[in-house]
Amino acid sequence: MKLATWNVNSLKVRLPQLLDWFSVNPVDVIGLQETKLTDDAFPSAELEAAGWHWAHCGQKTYNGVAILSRTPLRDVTYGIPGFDDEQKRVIAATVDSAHGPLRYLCVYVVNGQALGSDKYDYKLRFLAALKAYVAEQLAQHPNLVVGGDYNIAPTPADTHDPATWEGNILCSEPERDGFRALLALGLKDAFSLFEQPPQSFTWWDYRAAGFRRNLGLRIDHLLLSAPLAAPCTAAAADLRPRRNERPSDHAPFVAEIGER
DNA sequence: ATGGTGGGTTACCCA
Repeated sequence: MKLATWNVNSLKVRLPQLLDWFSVNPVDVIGLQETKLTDDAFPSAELEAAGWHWAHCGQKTYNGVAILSRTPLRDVTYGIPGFDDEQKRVIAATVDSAHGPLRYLCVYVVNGQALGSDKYDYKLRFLAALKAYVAEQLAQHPNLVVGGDYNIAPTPADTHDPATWEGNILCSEPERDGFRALLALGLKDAFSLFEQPPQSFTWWDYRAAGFRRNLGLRIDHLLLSAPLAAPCTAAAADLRPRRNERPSDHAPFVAEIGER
């Protein structure tokens, strides 16, 4: 079973690339971020024709998250319960898997713009609310994956140039504390389960030929509960879609979970 | 050299 996450930066633009990618990397469940579509504009017909079940928490222009699954989704939850937020950044659903019911919590964490900004304050409040939500979900769902664009590079090694990034947005200690707080609940960063090549990233700025020069950050993550981390056999970004014409600025990240 | 590109929309936007 393959679990994935991908910030598509407009599902309208990226739908053909998404469908193409599924043919070369057949994932079973994927969380999408930045669909930038209202629910009525979601490409349900195209996805259903390709065999996907789906749930979408849409918003015009900004944000928007979705979960696609080869098997039906149930118990869909929109947003973080109890966290009042007009921005559509969280969706969760349960699917059946070889390991039993699997809960996928898809998140598009706030970018935060700059330390000290209102958006940064919102980011830290969002992370605190997410931690409480994940703790509650973990208690209910042994097989939990929290996947998405976290807009956090967890360590200096997750940046192409620590001298540029350390202490700045996406790399500040309060943000990293928020990320580590999720791990402290009992989740494992799938990436960290394996020896990984240096300079492994998931996002590259469109500007300054960032991808060609591998000037990236590792900010997209799949966090796995222990019952999913134990049978996990591989985890890596798939850089192929980042080489497309008109690519997303993010690559998909994929974890393979062994069947039992 | 503190820029640039690329989504979105037509907003001193958001990444």
